[in-house]
Amino acid sequence: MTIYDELKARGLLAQLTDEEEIKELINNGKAVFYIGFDPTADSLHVGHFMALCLMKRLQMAGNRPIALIGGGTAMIGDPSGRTDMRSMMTTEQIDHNCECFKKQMSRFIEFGEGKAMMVNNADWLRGLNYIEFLREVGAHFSVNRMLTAECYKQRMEKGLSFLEFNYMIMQSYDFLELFKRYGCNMQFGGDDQWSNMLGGTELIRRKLGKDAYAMTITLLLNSEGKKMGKTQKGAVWLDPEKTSPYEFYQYWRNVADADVLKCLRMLTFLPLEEIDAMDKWEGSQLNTAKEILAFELTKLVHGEEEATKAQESAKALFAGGADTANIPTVTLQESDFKDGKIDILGVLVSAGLCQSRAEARRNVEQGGVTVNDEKVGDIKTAYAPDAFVGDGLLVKRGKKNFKRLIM
RNA sequence: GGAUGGAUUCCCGAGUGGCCAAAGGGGACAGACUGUAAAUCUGCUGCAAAUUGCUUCGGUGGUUCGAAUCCACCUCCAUCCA
Repeated sequence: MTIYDELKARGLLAQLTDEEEIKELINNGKAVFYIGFDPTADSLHVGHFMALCLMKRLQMAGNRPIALIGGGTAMIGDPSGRTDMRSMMTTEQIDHNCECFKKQMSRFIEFGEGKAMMVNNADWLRGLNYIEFLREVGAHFSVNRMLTAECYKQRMEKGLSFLEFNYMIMQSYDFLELFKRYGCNMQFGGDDQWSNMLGGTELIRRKLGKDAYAMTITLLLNSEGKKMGKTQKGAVWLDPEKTSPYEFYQYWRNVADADVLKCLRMLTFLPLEEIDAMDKWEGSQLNTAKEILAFELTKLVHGEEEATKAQESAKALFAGGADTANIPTVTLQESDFKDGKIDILGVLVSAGLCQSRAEARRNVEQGGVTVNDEKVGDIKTAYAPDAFVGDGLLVKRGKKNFKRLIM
């Protein structure tokens, strides 16, 4: 199976500028492609992960990847898919985020001589001269056309600043620059990047009279049409400090039935035949598929050891028995106790299971709190320090939130 | 620069002097049902304490016994005009 067919079968391909040409290039390892990552936070998230996987797949097929970190474009802020303006980041913040990105990426992609390359567009964007740039590049863009681009449409209603309006031009310039410097002939990205990417191929044609190509990957949407990898607390991060391996595992363990197969195809490296076999599974059998999905992804992101741990904890908590040693644990401090005691509300807050005592109270009153498998119904329940020695207390809020508390 | 309309709790959105911690909806959270799924139903949704107190309606100041609500100035946003 060619790499092109595989990508297609996995449902990763969204839009392509020239299907035949792209097929030819990537199947024969002739593509030098780039994917851009704007350092808008200090960790990569699931959306980036997909792009990195694509990078890896293409690299395995002999193509040369360039990971472009957007230290320059992040100064502008991509308006695509947003209804409001991003808050502006300081240069220090951006540079810090760039460093974080670099570290995380190196875990997935092999960089180095003859392998993948990592570049930062701050190198050429931050030093640009405005007048010169307008004449060299700006002259090739039609405002009329830009305004019809999908990425600006929803912003036309809510408002779009000139700063953000320029984002497309910056990204187009990146492509041109990479084409000139490294012979980069292709750009990949999320489907929301399509118009930005087209800007680049057109700019290259107009400036150099050469052809370059663009291809987008399907955005990972759930069956409700929302972007996956987001929780109410924010993104699902790849940094274990921001999203623990256990939380990461649980996120995928809990995807909706309708989304499991899609996720397996798009995100894992499992052979397609194996995934197709799961396609026939139904009902509660799908739970097995979810387990596989969660394990595979956790393994890719956090390594096999962490994945096993997360899985064991989950099994212990939901199915009972098994090893409970890997449950996320919180150590209480002396200061958590008042008069030698801590009440159940304090326990929930200290454990990070509830944000406030009021919320904790609600959860207790509604029968959602369990300590060592026994329901706690009285908000006045209190514990002395010696309750937390040894194995401590296993505190559960709702069905899926657990913490072990020790002293 | 001018005219007009706006800014309310996580989001949308009602509220035009006390009865306002603020209607309604969405989301989130908890419970029931389940398969750690979906759908449905119920509860709940500022913070702390037992009837209470405290902080909140873009910002600052003012009027008033009392302000989300009235006045002044400011900031930001949208629409139209230049």
